[in-house]
Amino acid sequence: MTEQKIPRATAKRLPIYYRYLNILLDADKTRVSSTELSEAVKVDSATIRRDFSYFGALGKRGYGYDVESLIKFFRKILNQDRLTNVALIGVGNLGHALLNFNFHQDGNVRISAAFDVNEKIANTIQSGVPIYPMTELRTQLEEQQIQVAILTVPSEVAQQVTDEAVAGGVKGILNFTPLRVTVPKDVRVQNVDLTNELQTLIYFLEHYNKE
Amino acid sequence: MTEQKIPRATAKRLPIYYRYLNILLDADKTRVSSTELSEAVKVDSATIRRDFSYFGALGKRGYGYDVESLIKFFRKILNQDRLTNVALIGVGNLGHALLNFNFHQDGNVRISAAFDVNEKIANTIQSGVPIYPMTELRTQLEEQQIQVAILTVPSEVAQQVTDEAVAGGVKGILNFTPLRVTVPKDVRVQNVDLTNELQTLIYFLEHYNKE
DNA sequence: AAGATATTGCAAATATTTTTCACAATTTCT
DNA sequence: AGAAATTGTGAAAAATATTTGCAATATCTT
Repeated sequence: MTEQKIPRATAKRLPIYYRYLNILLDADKTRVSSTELSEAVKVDSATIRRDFSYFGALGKRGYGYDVESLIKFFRKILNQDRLTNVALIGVGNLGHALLNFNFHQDGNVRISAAFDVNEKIANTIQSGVPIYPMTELRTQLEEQQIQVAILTVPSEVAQQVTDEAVAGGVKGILNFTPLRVTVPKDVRVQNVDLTNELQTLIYFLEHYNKE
Repeated sequence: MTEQKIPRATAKRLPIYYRYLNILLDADKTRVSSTELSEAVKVDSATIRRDFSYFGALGKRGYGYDVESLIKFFRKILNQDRLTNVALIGVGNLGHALLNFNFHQDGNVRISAAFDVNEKIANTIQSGVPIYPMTELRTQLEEQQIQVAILTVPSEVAQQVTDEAVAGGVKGILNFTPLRVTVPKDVRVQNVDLTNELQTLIYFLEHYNKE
């Protein structure tokens, strides 16, 4: 869709830039230089300029970047200009917390449907989100044209649920399951493995008390 | 502490290997080859051998790896052989879910103390974990000698709380805050920015419908 | 017990990704 | 008009990660 391939590392920084730019806007700053940004977000200024340059010439030489138009630009890039509906699959422990989690700080992401096998909570509304029984996963996803899903089911059923979700048209999965699910290659999976994060952290602590 | 620098990519795969090895053990497999592992965890077999070799010669040529002793080894490496006590700072929405989250699948991580500013929940026990008022953060961390903290406070206070935690002796922080906190360089921070993950995912979806 | 087969360990090569340098081009500021 | 600031970017460098290729060594088969 976009012309160029933006490096992963860059893409991961975009939300960070975006967030800080909004802080600047709130503080009524109208311009900002890469050096200034650099200090705030702790990324080298050359890296910032390089990152921005993937999207074309966003700044003005000798001046810096105009906060407002930069925000406007990133808003579009990051899809902040329209609502993305997201499904939450698995309303257990973590799932429930995510229902309340303020994903839509900037108003662009909304969990619009949730699914669970538990008969007791199916067909209720939790935190303003309707919970459907798992049997309706595919049809609801299709009907509501939801392309992004958050997966917080037990890992035993993760693959099976994923297949179902993909069949329902999902193209992006935020996977909280420790299982590495298999998907067609037009589907993107972002893994968030909390146990793994914690273990990796502890590993690094024990093994390099000096980096 | 350890002799060698293990690549980040390798370290991140260790818990994945470990998990799968346990599955093998449960299935009463006594040996496994890198090729076999490869298929299961979806990592090239050469990469697996490379990864393992950072820790010395763990396998036997012509035979493969002995599941049990490999597990034993990784258990140690990953600190699964002893309990790591972890503090949870901020028992809000997400924090509460993490209290119930089954971090200690393999019995090595335990949230042994939680902290919150909210007077109502301070000095109670939630999900078996004592909640202390935030004012006791530093002293309790010191007293209980906790070195790892999970940070789930509002980002406005993240830096301040971090400073306090570091003063209390914390060496590793799993940071769920969108703020990139500043810490002394002997402290390691692992960021888990859920909003960011989701935004990055959506970004990739919109911009590369084909990878 | 000999030969065939399997499989690791590892040095080196290669590939990929990310960061940084360095400076011309351009703009603003005084 | 000249000084100062700051971007944009080619190219170099650095960092990180993967893959190759094969000798060494073990097990398996007959």
